Amino acid sequence: MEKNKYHILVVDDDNKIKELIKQFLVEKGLIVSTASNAIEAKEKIEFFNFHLIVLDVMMPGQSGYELTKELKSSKNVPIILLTAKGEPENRVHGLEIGADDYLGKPFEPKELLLRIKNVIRSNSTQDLLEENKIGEAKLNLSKMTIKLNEKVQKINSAEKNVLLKMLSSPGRIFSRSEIGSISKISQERSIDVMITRLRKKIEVDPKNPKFLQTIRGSGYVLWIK
Amino acid sequence: MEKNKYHILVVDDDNKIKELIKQFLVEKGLIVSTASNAIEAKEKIEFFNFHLIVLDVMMPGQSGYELTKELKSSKNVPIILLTAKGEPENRVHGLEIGADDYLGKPFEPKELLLRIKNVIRSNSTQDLLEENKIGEAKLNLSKMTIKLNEKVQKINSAEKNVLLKMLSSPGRIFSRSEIGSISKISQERSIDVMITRLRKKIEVDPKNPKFLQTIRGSGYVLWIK
DNA sequence: ATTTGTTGTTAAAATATGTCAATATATCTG
DNA sequence: CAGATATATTGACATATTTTAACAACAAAT
Repeated sequence: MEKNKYHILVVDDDNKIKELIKQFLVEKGLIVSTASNAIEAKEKIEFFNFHLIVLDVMMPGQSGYELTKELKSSKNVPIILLTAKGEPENRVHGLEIGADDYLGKPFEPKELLLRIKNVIRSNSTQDLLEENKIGEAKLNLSKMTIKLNEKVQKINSAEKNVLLKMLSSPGRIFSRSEIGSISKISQERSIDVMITRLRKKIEVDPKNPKFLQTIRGSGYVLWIK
Repeated sequence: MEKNKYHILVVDDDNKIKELIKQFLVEKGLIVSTASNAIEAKEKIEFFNFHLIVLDVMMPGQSGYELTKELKSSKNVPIILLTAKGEPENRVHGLEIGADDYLGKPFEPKELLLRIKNVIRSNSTQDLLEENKIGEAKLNLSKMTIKLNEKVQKINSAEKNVLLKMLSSPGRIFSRSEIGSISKISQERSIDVMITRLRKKIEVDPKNPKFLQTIRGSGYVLWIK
């Protein structure tokens, strides 16, 4: 992981803990901003695109769970939740609502760094360009090819960019207008056609899409398995 | 990029954003001044010789667009425009009137820093002339050679200037007309041919370009890996 | 002076890709 | 269920881009 490359937001109402985490992460070469509550966090998130958010679940006002839910509904920022001791089963709950990882207090700063690395790695577009799978289909986005049933198909830059973006947030709904701006396609119907053509390349049964699904009235979602 | 060497002016009427940017850039070793509107900005510009100006387009009074136009007509200071979310096509407008780069809010601070570096560097072109790689290809733009698969190819000044410019902003779309003005090639079809010839020099598989890609209806993009 | 190589231009044919229209299918609302 | 609306599908189409080849102007080399 390169230094000075990732920007992390640490959200915790406990000032002492917050600053300890910040200090440790800064020493490790990360760029760190902090917030003491959900409102403050959202202000900063609105302006910056953080690579990752470390979020305490127990906060006055909006809780970490609620904030996670809210953020994940619109953005795709990776989130690691921090929870107080003695609520082990909440791990499931945290991951269900969209958190990327989960760490119980108290923890070793090293452990946090490790998880941050893991989460960032699994979210980086660099990795996305290398090798991906959507169900049965093997993508090579840098070569711009898709292999399905031993047949290799080519994709164009519009399709590549859409896949790249959607792959970075499987499960997130992308509106038509967003897909349009990603692919530089201006007409609504043309986007439908592009989706149809894409489905033929990644779906085993394009008529019953399993991975690239329509959300009527909202847009499309990509699932990778 | 050497630290404590470049003086940046940040112009934004939103105080919070302005200070966030300033804080981040100062942390990165840049010297930063700020202004809240066009009038204030021009006062400082009259006094200081900034290396670069970061300019919000949405401001009360004279807008960022207008200010860009005015500044570029007399001075040649590099300008990066910041725009509110949801106006992607204005990018074209911004670049047309002379801005050097364009960034939509919200953005990653890392991204801003990257663009600042790019714009400053491309103004000096020194670094770019030394040694570059585009995928497998090793460029030596000052010698005007490209080495690919142990074969050394020559490029001409048109190709060199196009590469020089595109290397300063990998991932940015360059219109045909822009490429035309960079290379002094006037005919649309001639540009196509130049691109074809360039691809044969930098792409492993020129028929399936991975680095110098077409954006239908918009122009071309260069990726360096 | 002649040859050789480079490079922008143009033409022609091949390929790629966004758009459109017409029809079919799905989903929502009352 | 019956519209109403949204999305899917297909093929045709128009346009954009690629590719190759040929050419002319020019420069460099012989």
